[in-house]
Amino acid sequence: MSAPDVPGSKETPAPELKPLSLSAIHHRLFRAYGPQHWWPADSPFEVMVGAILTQNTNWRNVEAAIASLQAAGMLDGSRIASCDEARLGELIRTSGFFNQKAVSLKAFCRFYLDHGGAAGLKRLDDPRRALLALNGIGPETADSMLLYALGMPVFVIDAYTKRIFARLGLTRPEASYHQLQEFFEEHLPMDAGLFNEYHALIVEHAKQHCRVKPLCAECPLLDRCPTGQTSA
DNA sequence: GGCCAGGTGTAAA
DNA sequence: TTTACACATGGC
Repeated sequence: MSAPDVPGSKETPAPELKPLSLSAIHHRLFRAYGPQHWWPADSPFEVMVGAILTQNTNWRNVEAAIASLQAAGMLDGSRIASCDEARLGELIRTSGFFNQKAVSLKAFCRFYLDHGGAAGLKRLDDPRRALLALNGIGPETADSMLLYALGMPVFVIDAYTKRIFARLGLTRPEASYHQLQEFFEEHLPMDAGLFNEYHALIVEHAKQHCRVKPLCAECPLLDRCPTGQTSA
C-alpha cells in the first residue's frame, strides 16, 4: 500500500474549506511578507555556523554570538577548529547550549576544512549523509546548510513548518521530518530558489501570525485554515 | 516569572 | 521504536 499523498489526511478539513495547494500558500505568503532574502549571512561558511548556533534558539541570540566571534576575529574555520572549547563557548554563549555547540562547531569546522570548504562539500557524493554523520548536526541543520550555503534543492523542515501545516490540515502534527520533507518535495518543483524563499516565508509567517498562541486576526491564510476558523 | 525560540543526542521504557 | 530528558541564553 502506498503512503497517502498527504501525510495528514486523517482529519480532512470541512468540505467548504478546500485546502490551498503548497504553491498557492507560497504565493499568499509572498504577497503578505514580500521577498525575505535569506539566509541572513555574508558567506556560505557563516550560514553554516549560524545553522548550528540557531538550534532551538532565537535568531537574535545567534546574531549576538556571531558578532562576538566576528569581533574576536574568530569567524573563521581554522581559528574555530583550533580554538579552546571553553573559550569558544564563551564567545558563543548568548546562543544558548553553548557547551554543546562549541563542541559541534569545532567538529564541523574540522570537517569543513578537511573537505575543502563549501565548494568541496558540494562536490561530495552525498554531502547530506556526511553532515549527518557529524555530532551535533541533525536533519534540519544539515538541510539548512545544503539549501542556504550550498544552494542545493532541499526543503528544510522546522518546528514552524510542522505547526503551520498541521494547523492548515495538510499534515499530521506527529509526522516525521522525513515525511514532511517528502511531502513538500513531491508537491513542489525542485527549485532551490523556491525552497529558499518558501522556508523563509514560513518562518516569517510563524513569527508574525502562526505563533504558539496564534494571532489569527490578520492572517493571510485565515480563510483556508480550519484551526483559525474554529479558534477565531 | 513563565513561555518560547529557525534541534540534537542519549537513555530508558 | 517511541518517549523523556538534558542542554542554556535572552526577549517578551
